[in-house]
Amino acid sequence: MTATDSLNAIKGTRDILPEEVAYWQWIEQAARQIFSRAAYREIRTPIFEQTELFARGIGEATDVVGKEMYTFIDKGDRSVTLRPEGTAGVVRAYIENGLHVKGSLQRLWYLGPMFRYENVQAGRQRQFHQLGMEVLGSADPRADVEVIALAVDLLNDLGLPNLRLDLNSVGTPEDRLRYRAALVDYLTPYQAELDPDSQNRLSRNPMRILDSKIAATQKIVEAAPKIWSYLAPDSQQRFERVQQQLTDLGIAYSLNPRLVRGLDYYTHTAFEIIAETGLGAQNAVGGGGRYDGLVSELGGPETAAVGWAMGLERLLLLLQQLKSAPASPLDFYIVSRSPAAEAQALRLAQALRHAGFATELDLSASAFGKQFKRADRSGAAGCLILGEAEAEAGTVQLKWLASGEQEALSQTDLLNQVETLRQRMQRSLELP
RNA sequence: GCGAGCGUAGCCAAGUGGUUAAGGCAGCGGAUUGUGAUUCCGCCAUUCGAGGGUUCAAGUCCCUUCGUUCGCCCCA
Repeated sequence: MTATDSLNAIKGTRDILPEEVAYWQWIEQAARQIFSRAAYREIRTPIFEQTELFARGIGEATDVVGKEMYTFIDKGDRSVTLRPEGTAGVVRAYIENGLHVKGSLQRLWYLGPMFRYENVQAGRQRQFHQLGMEVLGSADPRADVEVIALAVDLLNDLGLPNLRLDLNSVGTPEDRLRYRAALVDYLTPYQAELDPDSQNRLSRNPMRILDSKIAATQKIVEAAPKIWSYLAPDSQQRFERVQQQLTDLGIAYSLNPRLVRGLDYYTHTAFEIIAETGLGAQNAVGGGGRYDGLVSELGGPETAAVGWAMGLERLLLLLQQLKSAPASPLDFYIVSRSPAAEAQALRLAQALRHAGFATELDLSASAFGKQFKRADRSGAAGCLILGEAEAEAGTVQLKWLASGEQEALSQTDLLNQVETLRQRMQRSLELP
């Protein structure tokens, strides 16, 4: 394909072709079922919002806001941004629609495209999709455990192996302030040995140094003080309760003191779900945590909240390595020849579809031999043949493709014997 | 934003400076004018992402550019 004379999808975006959509629907269906069973309701918020929402919600100093937002000025001279994540929009909707008044607790989930202006690599695009959930209005550690359990339920339901749940607590803002000071004290003597990025972060966001992938930096960080020693007794206690309750539910996790989330709004519980194999360098399938300060930060009442998001494309990558998508089964394939037969075939297709049969009509008007070849490849259980003779007699030939058996019956009989047909269809499918 | 690899048909590709660009899959037509497999035959790239340069000669070497892949940063 030449770049100059054809129109291509924008860098970092891609088409999801029909074969792949089967996987998407699989995930969506599983999510819908599991979430609604836990009394979560779906929410759909706009794909773009005021830039200010993300800048304030996610944090000006984060990479997402600092360099990855798709921001533009619209014709009304407003700065708008394609949402880079889902939580800020959900929280805005929660405040704006007074959901805190309507019920003391909101359990919500969402699914949709997100946008970040980043360079593309395996498992990372500019338009990608996230599935997420939020519990707004509960500070109970059981809410943390519930959302984690639902994430695990979904992944188990999909049958994904080799996933690891990493858990940490980032405490309250006050806890973090104390820890941050201790961390800077520890790291400052090593400043010269840190990689340039980490040197930079030492003053701006020292906790982010903890999850650096640079080997030399990691070595220094290994002996760094852990946040756990700086958690206030309350924070410590709720961290322990989350762990205890996860264990009660039989959910395995690894404590990871170096787990730091990239968005500013997290407090207390932070977790990530990592694929140990099957993804490239971007191996986080999902992540989330508690964000007790966000609702008030965005102008709502003090509201405790917890949630997570998963990357659908990353889930897809794993799923496709494991299983092939289920093909949608076809009941009948109709071949026809001659104008009268073609007209009857069209009506017959319509009638069969209304009777609940998945029916494909051959539109080619090519030789019967060619049409049969396509019937065979369609995977249909039965082939209905309408030629000149059948059209004249008002009959149709029904051929069961697996066995090769063929019989003639009148078109009205065919439509009157729907139940019998269904049973025979069943038997025909069991044949091979 | 930075680094590296790769761009030959719808897809997978051979080709490593020498006349007309292998092969396979898919597709289309025919052998088979109303019956699916297999087989056989034919068709399917005036051109190698684009532009420029070197050379008697460029898919092949050089430059630019675009795309793509993987990675860094960071995240889903």
